[in-house]
Amino acid sequence: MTSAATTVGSSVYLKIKSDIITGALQPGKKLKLDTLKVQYSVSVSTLREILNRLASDGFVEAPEQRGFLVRTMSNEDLIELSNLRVLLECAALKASLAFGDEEWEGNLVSAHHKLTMIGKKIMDGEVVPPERLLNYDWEFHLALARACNSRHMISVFQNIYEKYIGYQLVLRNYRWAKALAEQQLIFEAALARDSEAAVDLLKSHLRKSLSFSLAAN
Amino acid sequence: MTSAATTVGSSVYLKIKSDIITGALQPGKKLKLDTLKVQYSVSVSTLREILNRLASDGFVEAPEQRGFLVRTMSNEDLIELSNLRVLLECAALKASLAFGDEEWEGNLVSAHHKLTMIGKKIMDGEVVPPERLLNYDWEFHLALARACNSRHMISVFQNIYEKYIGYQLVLRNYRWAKALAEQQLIFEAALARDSEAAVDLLKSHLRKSLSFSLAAN
DNA sequence: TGAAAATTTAATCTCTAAATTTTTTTGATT
DNA sequence: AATCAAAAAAATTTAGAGATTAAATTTTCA
Repeated sequence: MTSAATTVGSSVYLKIKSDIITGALQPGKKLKLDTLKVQYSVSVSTLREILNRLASDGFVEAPEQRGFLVRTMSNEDLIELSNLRVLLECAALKASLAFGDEEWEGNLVSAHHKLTMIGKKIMDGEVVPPERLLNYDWEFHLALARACNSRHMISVFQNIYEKYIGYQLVLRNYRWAKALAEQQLIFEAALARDSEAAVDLLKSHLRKSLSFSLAAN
Repeated sequence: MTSAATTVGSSVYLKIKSDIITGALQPGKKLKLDTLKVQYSVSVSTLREILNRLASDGFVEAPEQRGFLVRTMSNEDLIELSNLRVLLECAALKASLAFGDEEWEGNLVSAHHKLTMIGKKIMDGEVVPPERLLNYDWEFHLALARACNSRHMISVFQNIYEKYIGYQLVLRNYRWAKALAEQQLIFEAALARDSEAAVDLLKSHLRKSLSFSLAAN
């Protein structure tokens, strides 16, 4: 989901963020500096820099003078994030379909292929680490949006996606099979440059995903 | 634009952010720790926490191993931010018009009144601190969007607004008179709950504002 | 002279340690 | 049970030093 890091701060930042997204650090959990500095092998100073970044990103809450805790998520939050995702991702997809060149198509085909392959493995009963599938899911959705010609858009979209998906991951079973079938249709419509159909399918995909999450609650 | 802060970190965070938005700290400027710690009377550790937050917010760049510098803005960035603003603010306004109650209307009327009053003062030649007008401008746009029932939406919108407006502020003369007239029309359409008209007027207002900024460059 | 390598300088990154506040807990008292 | 004060725990903030990295300068070599 993200690139390699060179400094201690960056790598631990990625690790903690990932632990929050995957649920290894549970929502609402107090992030005690003395505990975390041992767990992640960093000093308090560096840890505080990291937690401040995560607070700005929205993955951590930082009530004044009371340290840090993992962000909690209500159903209301989930609905809001889903709506934002629809708004942003559909706009980005529309722009992508208008601007995308061969480079974009090639990347999309690649991302779709990887997603499909790992999907088949899962349906064949093979054991796959969930963050792997998650990563391919992100790559596919990013590939769709990528050619929108707006780094700011992508950046906001990624932040919303990560917050949204973190919630879903906590849930036991995701509806992989149906989701993959829907993504297949989106993929085909995108390659056919059928903007209206692609956007409608994406919207429907996201709404179904939200309904499922809310129901499984 | 933001509430009071109790810790050293928070207050200096707000101060530096404000200095970036208003241009007191110029785009591209190197943010040397030793210099800043004197200027803002904080230690290096606290300063680094602040700069890390601002980096996540997108107001500061933080290339690995090379410290911090004030974010630069190209025309491309300005266009992207404006497009995002149109997308977010129009969606929020539409929702606001659907959900907004008396509370919302009251707040909107108040914000509009303050904006109008300060606008008249400016046109009468009175000297007004620019951040004051800026603040009222923000309050008005926030008031429009407020009833969208999505804190995440408001939060993203505010971040984009602040980045966008920071660029504009650097420009000498803003087109206050015309902008105020446009905002008056938006206000009237909003109170009349004419969603289509309000959104169209807002969109047009934002696009004109962008054109002006690009031209004055 | 010009390019490449080595050296020096400057700055960031990271950690430790300690002071200062603030929050939370504990325990006594009403 | 509620209130209040003292004690403990935790967060905030500062200071400074060692390790690492980037940039600037000098030296070497073609």
